[in-house]
Amino acid sequence: MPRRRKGRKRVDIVKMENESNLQVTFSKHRAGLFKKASELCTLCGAEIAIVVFSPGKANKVYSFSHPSVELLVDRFLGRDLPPPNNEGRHNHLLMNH
Amino acid sequence: MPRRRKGRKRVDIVKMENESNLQVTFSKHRAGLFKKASELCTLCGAEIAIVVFSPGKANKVYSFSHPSVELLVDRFLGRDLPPPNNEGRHNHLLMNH
DNA sequence: GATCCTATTATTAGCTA
DNA sequence: TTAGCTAATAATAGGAT
Repeated sequence: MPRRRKGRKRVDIVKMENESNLQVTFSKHRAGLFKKASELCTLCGAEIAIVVFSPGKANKVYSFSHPSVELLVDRFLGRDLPPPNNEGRHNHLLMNH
Repeated sequence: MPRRRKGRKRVDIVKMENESNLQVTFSKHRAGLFKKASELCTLCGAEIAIVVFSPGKANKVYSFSHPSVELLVDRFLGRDLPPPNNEGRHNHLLMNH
């Protein structure tokens, strides 16, 4: 029952060495990422698809999308028919990691 | 040149009515989202693909991915060959908006 | 092991340039 | 436009439950 809480600590953005913390850190960050995505959809009316594979042995897959991953990615990859608004579709601004 | 800055203000997560602010808000939030995704990749070794279509007339597309949108989404949609680690691949945990 | 707590850091809304 | 500033809010690391 100690009252002294430690509070948040700064963390460098480098690969965590497989600690037991990694899974909980992954879950918390994933939740935060999906929340941000949801806010961007609601606030601005953006359309977003996210697919995440968890690290390590579990290797589970999680997704967030509005409207759907398949629709948005097919549109992104140019597999779709020309949409009503056909502008700006051929200058994909890639920001790959 | 007034010194008194106003600082951040709380904002409700509801659809912004097409203000001139919407585009700048979208850009800032998108940058934040991609930064979070990058951190999740680096920190936890997760694999992430994001596709975002901007709202309104511009309707530009932006993406972040590691390793690639196509690879991850094909895996997500079950279009891939069975991966070395074949566990957890058929219980997709959907969290669609 | 998912959720709560909270001190602390991280992000950002509105402004300015 | 795009970028920088900073007060203020939002997110979260480590611990507790």
